[in-house]
Amino acid sequence: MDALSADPPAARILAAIRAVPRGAVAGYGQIARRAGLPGRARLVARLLAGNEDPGLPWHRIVRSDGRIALPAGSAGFREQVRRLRAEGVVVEGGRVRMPAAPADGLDAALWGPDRG
DNA sequence: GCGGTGACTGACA
DNA sequence: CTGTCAGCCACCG
Repeated sequence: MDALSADPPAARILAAIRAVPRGAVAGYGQIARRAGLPGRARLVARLLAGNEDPGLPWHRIVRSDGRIALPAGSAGFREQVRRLRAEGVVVEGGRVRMPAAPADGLDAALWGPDRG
């Protein structure tokens, strides 16, 4: 079968990342789980680190605590913050506002496209 | 085969 | 709140 026809972990992870809606964010571990690869958060990070697809919403992927994974102050960090804010995501102190206190109405909002 | 490293995570002090 | 530790997986010399 074609390499892409099979179910390579990378393909699933990339698909999961692309599944994150605009204005939302997801964690590495969450993406990994969504891809059917629990515990492979580092694999997700590795893929993003080597990704070259401009269409991949890599900026929507943050750490489990909402913090930006990239080194604060780095070009990637700034770019991610910029993109997130452009989508309406509140970023402060290098971290995304936790959905623990979601604005009323915005059903659980962001953080979990898997709300089902 | 082994130790070090990294866009990680959860638990604990 | 911050910091440390162990677990984790893939890659590299």
